[in-house]
Amino acid sequence: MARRLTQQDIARMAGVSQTTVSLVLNNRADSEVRISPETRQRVLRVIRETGYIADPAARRLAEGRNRILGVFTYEAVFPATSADFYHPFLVGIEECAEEVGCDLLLFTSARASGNKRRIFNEDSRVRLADGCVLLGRTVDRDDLARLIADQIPFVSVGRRDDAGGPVPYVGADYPTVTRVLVERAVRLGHRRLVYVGAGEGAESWADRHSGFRVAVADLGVEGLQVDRQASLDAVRATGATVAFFEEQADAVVFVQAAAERAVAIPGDLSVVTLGSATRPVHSDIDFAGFVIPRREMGRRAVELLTTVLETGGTPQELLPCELIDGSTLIGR
Amino acid sequence: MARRLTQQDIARMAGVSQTTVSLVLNNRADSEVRISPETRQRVLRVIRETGYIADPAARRLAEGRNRILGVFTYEAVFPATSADFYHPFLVGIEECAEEVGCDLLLFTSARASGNKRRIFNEDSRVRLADGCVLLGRTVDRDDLARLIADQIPFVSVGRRDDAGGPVPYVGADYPTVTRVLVERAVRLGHRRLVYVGAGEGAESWADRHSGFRVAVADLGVEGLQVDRQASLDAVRATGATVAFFEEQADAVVFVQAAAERAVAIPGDLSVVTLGSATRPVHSDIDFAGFVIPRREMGRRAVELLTTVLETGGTPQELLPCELIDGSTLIGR
DNA sequence: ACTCGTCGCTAATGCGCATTATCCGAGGAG
DNA sequence: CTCCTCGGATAATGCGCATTAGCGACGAGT
Repeated sequence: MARRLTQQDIARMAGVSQTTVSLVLNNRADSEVRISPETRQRVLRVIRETGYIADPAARRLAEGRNRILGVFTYEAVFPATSADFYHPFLVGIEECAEEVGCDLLLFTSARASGNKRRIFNEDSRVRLADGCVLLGRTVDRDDLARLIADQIPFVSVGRRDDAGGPVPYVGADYPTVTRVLVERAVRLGHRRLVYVGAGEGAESWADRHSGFRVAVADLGVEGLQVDRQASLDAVRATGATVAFFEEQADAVVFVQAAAERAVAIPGDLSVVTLGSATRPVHSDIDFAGFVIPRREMGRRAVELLTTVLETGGTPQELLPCELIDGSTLIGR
Repeated sequence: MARRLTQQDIARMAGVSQTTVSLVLNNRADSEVRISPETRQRVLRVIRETGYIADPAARRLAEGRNRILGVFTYEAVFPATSADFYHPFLVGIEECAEEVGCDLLLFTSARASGNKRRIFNEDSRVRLADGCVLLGRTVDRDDLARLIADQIPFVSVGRRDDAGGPVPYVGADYPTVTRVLVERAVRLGHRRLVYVGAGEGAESWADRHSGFRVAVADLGVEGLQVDRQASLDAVRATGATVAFFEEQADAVVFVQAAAERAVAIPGDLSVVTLGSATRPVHSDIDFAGFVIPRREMGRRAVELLTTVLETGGTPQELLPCELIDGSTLIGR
């Protein structure tokens, strides 16, 4: 490959020093450094004519900044399935990155060095970015701890528990919205509710579950829990009149089973889903539940990351979820 | 931010020189350079214990390679609309990038410096990548010429005409598949065919059109052309018994209009679409036509890019499109 | 005993840029 | 006539790494 233009070349052409070119390029009008208008124009002209562009790598090395934001996902960014849970996050991330004038570095190579994606493989390019955004249902604790320990600026999309220190994140406010849904169910006359799902593991699950439990306790109604694999019978056996599904995908399966067994939804049992489908599911059921503000979360993550880069800090934010009335929750 | 670990630090800890660390890291077992097994192990141990990772920017500067592939799109990469034309390309690109162990740099900042995306803005990060993949219906000629002139390794997804030199690309073989569809129509008894679309502008359009014209000429049947805005009446006025639509979206609108006017498709007029919908269109019509191997094109583009990086050259490839029989093309 | 080659390692250099310290000449003050 | 200031530019340095030339020690060959 032909050698590219350097500031040295520009300097030679303009009859000045490399320093001067750098100063002109960076627009330094500081008190300390002075460049006469004529010289400045001369240098600018050469730059324009040659179309010189500074080498980003060298720049990064000398200056320490890049205007590149890394994006790490624990699953493939562009999944083969079209109905994609992560897609909206990325839309938001890209939108905001474009606005703040940053490029996005996707760590696609991460998985190559093993079967599981890890941020820090032997020649990780994380440090090429000024900071990064983490995306994924679950995030490796060690990776998280390492990011914190190494003081690499980052923001997680989705709340994360401490990992050797507080984790900066922008999450969805599951506790609040779940509580609101519980309140709604109680207002509709339900007194015995069941939560279908693990309720632990990922923070997002724990948050839904805690929102459910606290609300149920506060309202003095009965709150039960069954596994996400629970059968139709198992759920009905609880005697609950409304089921809160952690995973929309499970609700879809459940409703199908109910239809086959002539159990009316919501006639015999109301159903609430706690968030969007994480796995592609085809269903046109109008579930009562809420929408995770995924795009907004992506945008906000980038916004927060830029503030972290500028002023530091450990922002932690929960974004409100929009309620969906739906048709699967009725009074009794 | 705390200073990061450097090879110098590792060297100090291991009681060797920075050079030695670098040599160990790069596994140089060359004839020229020798490191004793003990020293090597000692250095490796320190690296392991500290979790040292080489600075990619410095590496790039010194060595000139990065294992980063740039991706430039003239439209937003992650569009807000879910049914996305570009998505499959990206799936392929990501898949292959992961396989070859490269990260992907998305030039999202490109649009920020103006209303239109251009590769070379004042502080472009193109050169941070080893090479790039170009994606977009149309690609700016000047950008293309510049890439060639600057000898920046790249591969275009989609055939491109020369731009101050041959352009490396992986495209879809529109001429061949269009010809096959014309042959099929003729075999079914059609003798008067009409091409609906511009037939020029983007290379992909020109290729479809040329395939159509050549086939029609070779087979000795009548080939007409009307604008893509052509009304139902205009198309019918040509007397053609089958219409080839450049854009599937136009075909959808056309068929709707036909339905309203009681024109039977394909009873009164057969319809062929030349490729997938580039704009999101909701339609469950089973058009006769073909599938653009988008994912495959993405994959192949990355593959070709890596060979360009290693051995140079200007690969140009057309991938076959898969035929769709569909139900809109019948004999007469 | 002296040269020579081999082994194991290091000093030095450069990549392209940003930044700091420095230098030079022209006035102006004393 | 000297000293000082100040505008205008440059030499020098460092960022973290890869690479090349070369250095000291030690053993073999004659």
